[in-house]
Amino acid sequence: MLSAEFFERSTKKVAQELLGKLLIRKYRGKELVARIVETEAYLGITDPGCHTYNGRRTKRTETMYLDGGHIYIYMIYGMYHCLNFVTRDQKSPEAVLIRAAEPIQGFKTTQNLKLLSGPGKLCREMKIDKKLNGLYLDPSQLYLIDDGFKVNKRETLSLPRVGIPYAGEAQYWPLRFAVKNHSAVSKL
DNA sequence: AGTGAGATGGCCT
DNA sequence: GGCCATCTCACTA
Repeated sequence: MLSAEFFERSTKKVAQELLGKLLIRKYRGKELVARIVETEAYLGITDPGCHTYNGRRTKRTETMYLDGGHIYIYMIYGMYHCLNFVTRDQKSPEAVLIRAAEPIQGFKTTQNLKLLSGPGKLCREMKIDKKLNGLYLDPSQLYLIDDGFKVNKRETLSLPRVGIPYAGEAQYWPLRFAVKNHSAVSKL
């Protein structure tokens, strides 16, 4: 299971290295397993696209000020949730958004590669909501493992982040990472 | 295939 | 009150 050392590093590196890792959700005695194929890095107080830009600290963002390895979940557009993992330490409120994954096991179908393509769908299908916000990675709830699957660096794309026009120039920073040619990855 | 609007509620100023 | 780290459906063509 991935733990503290993995997350207490540079957020960009964590975002890149989360590609290919298995995300495991335990829910009502079942196990949902998916392989991460798209992530985004949010770089804290100096990143105009980040919830903690300028050190903003509110009830919602409080989770990002926890140590690396905590789960940060917020609601968006009144009906979707987004799953993030906190990185670095309490002084650096940064996180990685999980945007898409490939269904591996436990879903009604693993044929539909688009089932988990997008942060909102991923949370909906994996039964992830705000009840998990602020928890540390937990094998009885939600956690990550490295099963040895490798994503070659040449097989990863760096792209601008999605849906943050208010961030100005920062919306173009190449902090979105995706597995090349994977059909769960939406737009280029 | 591509565009546009609506859903819907918590969060922030 | 206005804005969202989104998605789906209905429309055009």
